[in-house]
Formats: sequence, C-alpha cells, structure tokens
Amino acid sequence: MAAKSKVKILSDLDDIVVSPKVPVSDSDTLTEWEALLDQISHRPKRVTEKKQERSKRTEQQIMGAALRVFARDGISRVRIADIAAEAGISTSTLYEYYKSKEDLAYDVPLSHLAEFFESYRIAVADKATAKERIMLYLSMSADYAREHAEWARILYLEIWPSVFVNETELRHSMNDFSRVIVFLVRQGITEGSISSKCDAYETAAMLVGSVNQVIITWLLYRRPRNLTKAGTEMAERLLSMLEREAQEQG
Amino acid sequence: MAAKSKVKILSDLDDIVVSPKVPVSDSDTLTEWEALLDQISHRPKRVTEKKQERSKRTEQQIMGAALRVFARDGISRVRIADIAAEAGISTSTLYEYYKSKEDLAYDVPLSHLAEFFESYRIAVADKATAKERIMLYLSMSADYAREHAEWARILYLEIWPSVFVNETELRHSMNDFSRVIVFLVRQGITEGSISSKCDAYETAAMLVGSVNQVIITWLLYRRPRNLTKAGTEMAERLLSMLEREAQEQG
DNA sequence: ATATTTATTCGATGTTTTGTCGGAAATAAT
DNA sequence: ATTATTTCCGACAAAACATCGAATAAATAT
Repeated sequence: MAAKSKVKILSDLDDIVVSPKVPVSDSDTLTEWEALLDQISHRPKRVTEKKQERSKRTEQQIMGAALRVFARDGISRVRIADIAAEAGISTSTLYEYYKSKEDLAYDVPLSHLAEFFESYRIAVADKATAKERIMLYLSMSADYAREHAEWARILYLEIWPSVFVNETELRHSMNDFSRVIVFLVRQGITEGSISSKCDAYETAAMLVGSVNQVIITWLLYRRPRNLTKAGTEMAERLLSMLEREAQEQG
Repeated sequence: MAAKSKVKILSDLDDIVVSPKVPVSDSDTLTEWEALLDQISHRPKRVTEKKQERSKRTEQQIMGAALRVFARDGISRVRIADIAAEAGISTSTLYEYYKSKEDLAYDVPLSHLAEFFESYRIAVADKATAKERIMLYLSMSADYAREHAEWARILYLEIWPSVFVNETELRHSMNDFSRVIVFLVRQGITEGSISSKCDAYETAAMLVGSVNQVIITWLLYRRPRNLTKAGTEMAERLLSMLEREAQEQG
C-alpha cells in the first residue's frame, strides 16, 4: 500500500498550494494521507468572543439568513439590511458579528466546507487505492453540492473563482480542496493507475475542472437532472480514461 | 465530411444553451458549422446613441479604465468614482454611458469576447475535423487569456460563473462559448473520434472544465508558468484520451 | 463668419447603503 | 434584589450611488 510512509512536511505540495504547516496531533504515527485529512478537517474556525447562549442563536440566524439571501439574490446585490431583516435582527446587531458584507460572504462557505471534509474523512477510511479515493472524493463533491444547493451556489458560482479568495482565510480551505486531489494523483502515479508522463497538477486540474463544470452547469441550469449520477459518471469516466492512458504509456 | 449538411435550426443545442434564433445572412448556402460561427461572431453589440467623435474616445477611455481597475481591485471593491478618475472624466459623465456599475461590469467581457470568436472563425477556416477544430478552440482560449490577462481575470474569475449572467445579454455570448464545443463534440462523435456512448454535454463539460481550470489556476497563481503550452498540452491530452476511449468502445 | 441648435460634460445635490456609537434591554453574577 | 456584563438596537455620521440642470463643446444652418 502506497500511502503508509511516515509523515513528512508537505512542502512539495505547497508551491502552488501554500498553507501554514500546522503540527499534527499524533503526528509520528500518522501516514501522510491521514495527516492531510486531519489537517483539512481541523482548520481553525472563526473565533467568536460572544459569551451568551443567545449569541449562538443569533449567529446561526445570521448564517442561515445569509445562506438563503446570498444564494437567492447574489452577493453583490444583497444589502446588509436584507440579511439582517431575514435574520430578524437589526442592521447594527449584524455588525456586532461581522465587520462587513465581504467578511460575512467569505464565512458562509467555510461553514459547510469543514463538514464536507469531515464526512469525506469518515467515508474514505476504508478506501486504500488512489482510484477509489478519487472516485469517492469527486462523487461526494457533486452529491454534497446537490444536497446543499444554496451553499453550492455561493461557493461555486461566487466565491471559488474569486480574486479575493487569495486574501482571506477561506483561501486555505479552497486550497485544501485541490491539495487532496493532487496528493491522490501522486498516489495514483506510484500505483500505476495514472500516467507518470504527465504533471500531477495538470491531471488534478482535469479532474477538478471537469467535475466542477458539471456542478456549475447544474447550479445554473439544473442540467443534468441528476447531479449525483452525472458527477459519479464523470469521475468514473475520467478515471478509466486515465487508467487506459497509463497502460498505453507503460 | 460530417459538417456539410444544410443549415437547420439548432434547436437541439438550445435546451441548455438557449439563444435567440437569429436568421443567418446567406443561410441557404451555409453549413451548420459556418452558421454557428457566423452567429457567435455577430451578436448585436451594445448600441450607443452617442453621435460625436469624442464620445468614441470617452467610451474607449471608460472601457480601458474599467478593464484595468476591475482586474486590479475586483469588481465588488471598485467604486464608480475610481473608474471615472482612471478614465479622466467625472462620475456623472460615466453615468451618461452606463446606468450602473453592474451594467459596466457586464459589458467589459463582451468587448474582447467578440474579438476572440472572430479570430477563431478565421483561424479555423482550414480545419475540417472535429479534433483539429477542438484543439484550436481550446488552445486559442488559453492563449487569448494569457494575452489579455486583465480581461481574462474579469471574465473567468468574476463574471463567468456568476449567478447574474443569466439575466444579462452577456449570457448569450457565454453560452455561445459552450455551444461551439458541444457542436464539435457531436461532430467528433459522427467522425468516430469521440465515443458515442457518452453524452455530448458531458464530454463538452470535460473539455471546457479542464481547460478553464488551467486558465483559472494561472490567473490566480501564475502557474503553470507557460499558459499557452499548458492549455495546448491539456487539449491534446484530452483529445487523445477521448480517441482511445472511442476506439476501445468501438 | 456667425448664430443657432444639438450633443456632451460636469459640479451641485438628493438618495441609498454602509458603518459607528452610546445607551436600553436582557442575561449572568453577587 | 442589586450590580456587572453581555447583547441589541435606534439615532446618527460617512461613503457610495445616482440624478439633474447649467455650462461647455461640436455640428449645423444662415
């Protein structure tokens, strides 16, 4: 099994995908793969200094309202007052929680992203090969977008390709998304299911780009009808194409 | 040769990709392919009722300023006054040309998009096979993005996946981009270079998504270093993978 | 050439949205 | 019950968006 070597600093993944090298909890006994999963599902969350119970409620109300309103009207058209109204609080209260609309907009995707990584971590536990792991990752991405369409609209249609992500905390989480695929492509190369002739980043771009395109089309036009099926099919197709390519090229 | 049948209404392309069925100039003698190219490079432009020469200049100044400022700071952070200042005119003059920031933002991509389609139309004239045409299309996309990086930042990172594009004129042009690929994938299927087992839209999603991902990564991180090369390689790779797939499946 | 008409620009100003602040209301601690 | 702390909100200030009419420049008619 390829991924059982000891942990090392993931510096070679970090040239594009720069991320702070946080020390891992039980580092010495973890595989690289486990360390990566651990890292992505434990990004430090937004720390709120609020101390009362009702703040938690208010926070959730804001989050829910932001999710609905942003997804419905698009971030740029939404006014702070709209979200406050939807959340049933005053505008000034919202400012107690977020210092600007941009701040709020970038926090929305994070909420579910951590959840996605966590459920992937659990689901992938019994998968060993790169092929299986990639399949699961891509099909889960599509399925998660279908299940959380409002969130997905914000993430895929507004945030992901945004210029600003570069300047926010969110960037790390977005990069995590790609790092997983790059890692697994490398694993696939050592396992022989992916051609070593091609750059790992480019193969990763192909995988992520194709599935994202399917998700984006679904979000915009609800086509294909069944996103989960389409995402899975796309993933299967890509992986068998990659396998054929690897065989052909020895 | 597959594409030499007479023109018909492209209704089957239009379920996802809805577009007004404009009658084509010399319609009866055009192939479907030529008709499509004709259509995409003749989208009705923004009509300006301005009648003096200096308005042309002002218009260009606004366009240039918008391109630079939007690309540098991101649409949402830019104030109308910033663009007016960069263009060397007053804020109120800018409002004589565009009724809002959104209007202006959506007009920026259109300017170059028509140019891209036009240069593709010319370059593709002597290419007959789907494979050649797709190759050219994808590699030209990447190259055009490299050459017009400011424009590309706005288009790929801010406009393309936007929720609003659905509500603007721009939508037609964005859909044109995909229609070309879908058309060519269909041609590839009849020519046998693309598997008929798979849905044309999904194959198109793979092609467009992969190349876009490469472009987006370059725009955000300047990786890969050589975008033209990377785009071409990605296109070649995808097409040979598709060919292998088609052979395998008969 | 000059007057007249039309097109364009811009400063002044109104409107909307964003963001701040101090005190009221609610919660927790004594 | 009283006091201290946390949360919330109305009133206000600042910034950005948008409009309008007067002033300037260009085009046209005389």
